[in-house]
Amino acid sequence: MTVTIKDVAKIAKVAPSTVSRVISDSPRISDRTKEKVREAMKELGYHPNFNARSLASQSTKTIGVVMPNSANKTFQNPFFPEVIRGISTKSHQLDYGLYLSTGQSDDEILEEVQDMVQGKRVDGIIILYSKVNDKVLDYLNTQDFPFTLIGRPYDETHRNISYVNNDNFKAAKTVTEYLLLLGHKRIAFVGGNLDYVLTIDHMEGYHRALQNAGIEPREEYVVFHEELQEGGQEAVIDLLSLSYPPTALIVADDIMTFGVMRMLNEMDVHVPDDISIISFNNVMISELSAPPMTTVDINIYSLGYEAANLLIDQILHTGIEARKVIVPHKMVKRETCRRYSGKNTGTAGGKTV
Amino acid sequence: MTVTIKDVAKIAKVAPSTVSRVISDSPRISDRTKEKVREAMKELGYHPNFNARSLASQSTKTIGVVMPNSANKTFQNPFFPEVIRGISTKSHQLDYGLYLSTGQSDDEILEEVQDMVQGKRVDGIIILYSKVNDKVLDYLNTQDFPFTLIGRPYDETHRNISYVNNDNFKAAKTVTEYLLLLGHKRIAFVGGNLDYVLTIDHMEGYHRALQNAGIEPREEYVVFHEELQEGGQEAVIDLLSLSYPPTALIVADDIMTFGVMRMLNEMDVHVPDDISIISFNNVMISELSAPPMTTVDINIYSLGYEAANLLIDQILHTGIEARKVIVPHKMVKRETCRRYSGKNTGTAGGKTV
DNA sequence: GTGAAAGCGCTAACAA
DNA sequence: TTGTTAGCGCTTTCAC
Repeated sequence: MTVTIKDVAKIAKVAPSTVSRVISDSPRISDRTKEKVREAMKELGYHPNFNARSLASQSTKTIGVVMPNSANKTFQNPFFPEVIRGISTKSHQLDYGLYLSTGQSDDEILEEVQDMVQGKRVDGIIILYSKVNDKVLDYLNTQDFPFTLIGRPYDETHRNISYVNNDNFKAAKTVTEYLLLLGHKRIAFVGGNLDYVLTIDHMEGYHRALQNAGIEPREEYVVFHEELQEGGQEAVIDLLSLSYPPTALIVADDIMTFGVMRMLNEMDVHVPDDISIISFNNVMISELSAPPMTTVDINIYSLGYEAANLLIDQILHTGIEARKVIVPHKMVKRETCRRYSGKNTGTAGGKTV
Repeated sequence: MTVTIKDVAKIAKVAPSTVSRVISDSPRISDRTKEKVREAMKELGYHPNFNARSLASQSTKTIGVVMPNSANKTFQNPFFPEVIRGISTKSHQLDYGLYLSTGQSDDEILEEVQDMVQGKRVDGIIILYSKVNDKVLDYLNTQDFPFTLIGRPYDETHRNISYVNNDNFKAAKTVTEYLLLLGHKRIAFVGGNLDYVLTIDHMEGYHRALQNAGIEPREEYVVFHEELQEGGQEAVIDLLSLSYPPTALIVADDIMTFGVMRMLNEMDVHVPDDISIISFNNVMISELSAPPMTTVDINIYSLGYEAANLLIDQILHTGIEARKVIVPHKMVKRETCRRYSGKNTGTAGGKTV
């Protein structure tokens, strides 16, 4: 039933090993035999068996992709299809397949990763998020197994980890400076989950810019929310309830910004007239908000592409030193930021018209 | 270096086969030996090798997930993470892993699928889209290999295909009827790619409702666009340029609706005052449009969950007859539809206040 | 340039 | 209840 290398060998009147060599296009086989063997393969409809190959060659030609736990709403962020598109492209070019984690909780994911590694199910792993005190990272770090992080390792004891990241600190700093230059003084920061290194970097960039401008950061202007949309909405409530509500918002994620704008709209606070907003990512739909949002394009696709690149490099040349890649970001000015008019003082919802 | 079954066997003083049986928790092994073997496994840090298992048992415990080609913008639809979440959940429950297609073009994908099947890389396949004249489907249909479609096979010569779908015809019909009842007569249909079976079903539902209401469908009111956001925007231009522009829009996809609303906004046409919109899917961000959109919740998660369910059933019981599952949909009324006021006649952009 | 044969690490049929 | 053994289908030394 299944056509094997032996069947092909028989038809082509060569040894199985020869067929194997033809499959890998070994240079030590004459063109004539190659021809003969290839014909036999076609005739029989031969297809190499993946598992047999992997077992014998100790290499699976597949990359494990670790998503954040799927219970989390984060999972539904259009960020992920886009990184995966980047990973896919590079992987496909080099004939690697993708194996996806399916865990719903962090523990499940850790278990899966252990299975991938120890069970030799994949040749390397890409982690699509970067958390503080991540068990998966800790585990991988003890394993001498190729992996790449999207984001950066938080803990510097994690030496020699290859990763792809944006300069999130700088991006947040620039964005804050931009708002400052627009005349805003009351700038709030709506961050994501504090477990993410990204959030920390954003916040530090924000703080630095304020410091440089001689503005004392106010604690009430910094809020963190786990969930994407709801988080955005709750943040707005918190912020608008302050006696000195902010005139500008830095939001960690475009999807969150949708939530923010939705809630602002409900409160009859106009963007950008009453409040300016700038956020991060520039996912596909970002340009479709009303008004279209100003955001930082972090080049999600490249993040994935480069990660695959780094990883495969590691797989191919074991013992290579860990490399880091910083993918450039770029502010995309659209219509949610405007110069501070000074009209909105003290109360939320004071329309500027 | 690698710990194998034999090492465990030696330590536990049993035969390798016994260890194998303990791994699969065979009932024919005494509890005492199991205990002994498990201890040895722990002591040595044993982990079963996946490829060896797969090769010997002719089963990989993994499901191939075929995405639409990643060059397409469709890929970025939050629909996909959500179906995958559904698939993940069920798969994980039954200890199946996920292998993802990475192709950028239809041909690449076909090739990948052939590799998955013939190379025995996966035990079954889930196709996440359903197109007219899909080569992947044709191929799979000749292979007697377990697979499940999300959507429905277009061609009825495709007998005995297991699939999970919504009643898209009915959904589109209901939605049209709803608008009709709201007093709209000039209802346009903004469909997706006509290659998708979904688009066809939507359109037929739309037509049927119009027919039943005794309204002659106008050709100009039916437009199709490939791309998600741009498509939505172009559709609006086409439609608003008509001498009798529609007063209501049925849009095939929430993301497209974002594009539609964006453009409408630019044209200063107000939703729902000037024009009503209803769309399909209810992805996470749908509630975050301004105004929040009325849409049909198609239960994306269940689509994935049930697909995995059907597929694994097929894998486990070969020769089982193909089953079909229709996942119920539900209209989610939000704020983009309103009773036709009669005020908007002839020209686009006539505001109703 | 090609063949023979040993294994990769596991499962499963057959014995015992 | 457990052990023996023959594969699963391929790669890869080692000969020639």
